[in-house]
Amino acid sequence: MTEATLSVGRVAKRCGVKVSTLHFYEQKGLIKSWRNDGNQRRYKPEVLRRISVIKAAQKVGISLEEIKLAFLSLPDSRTPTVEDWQLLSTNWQQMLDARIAYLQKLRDYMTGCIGCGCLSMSKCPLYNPDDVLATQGTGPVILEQAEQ
Amino acid sequence: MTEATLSVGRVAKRCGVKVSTLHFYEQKGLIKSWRNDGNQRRYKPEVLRRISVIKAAQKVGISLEEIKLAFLSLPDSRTPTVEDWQLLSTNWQQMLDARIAYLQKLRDYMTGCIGCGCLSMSKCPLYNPDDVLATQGTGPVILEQAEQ
DNA sequence: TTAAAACCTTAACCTAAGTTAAGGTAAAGT
DNA sequence: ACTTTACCTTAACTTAGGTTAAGGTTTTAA
Repeated sequence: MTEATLSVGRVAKRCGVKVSTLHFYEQKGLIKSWRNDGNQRRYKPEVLRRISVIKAAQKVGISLEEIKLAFLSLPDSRTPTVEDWQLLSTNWQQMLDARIAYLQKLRDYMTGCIGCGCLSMSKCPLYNPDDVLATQGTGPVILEQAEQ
Repeated sequence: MTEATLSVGRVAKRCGVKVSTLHFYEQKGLIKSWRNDGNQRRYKPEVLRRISVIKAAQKVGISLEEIKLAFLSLPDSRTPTVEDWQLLSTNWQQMLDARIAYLQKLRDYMTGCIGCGCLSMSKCPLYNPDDVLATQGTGPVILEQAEQ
């Protein structure tokens, strides 16, 4: 194997993930490989960054589906540049900003609402089920109708 | 049925959840009921607040397991007071503060690390798989993003 | 050259947080 | 009285993000 191709085990070790995870990501369309004569997967070193980005994004709560979508913005024909990656992460940063702001809002309501007993379903984002709940539920990101 | 007892359908409607969810919560030990002569569930009105609190906590990314644990601090023999509930939510507030701070840290690393290519597994919290906080419970907290 | 290590595929399994369906009983409204 | 609605239980199914196992092939190292 030349310097420029990596086996699945090598990629797994370098990224700190299991081989099965790489199979899984490939099946989900998040990474790509080609096969050698013996039908074994081979990867470009570029895959290492993809996997690192996947792991980083997951850490901040971005789903594989969202990550896959974001990866669509990466060039197909050439290795992504620093600028390509930076654009991608900038978008996520903005999402994160919104998420953080939302969490802060909920935190501020937390003690007040749980303690006071108002249970104001209509006004309080903590109790209002229409104020998008933490749907681990189905489908892609449901954007919230922010009240106020 | 007197004023002081609620059927499962009534509770479901007032809380905006499905009957099956209430069965599920009971099975998980998050709420309690007794049975009438016909083997149907009956609830104290107190259950309404429990369910609201469950929903509020879930919204900020707290798992049912953690909620159940927190509920252990509530008195068994009497209806929880405002103070009981406030203590509980104060603990969660502190957890939320930590979570928010962590997310902010990750956000600050986001553009820099994804863009720069350092991929420093040892130093960067974005890339360090051993950096635990994010994976409390099962997987990252997925919160919906606030629009606008 | 031969044994071990790495790889392949398919399928089943796992957790969380429920939902849906099936088949039967109780309560409520007319 | 009768019909509809609400309720009961058990079991299977759902999604996300993988993991584990089984059985077979390829690479690599001694």
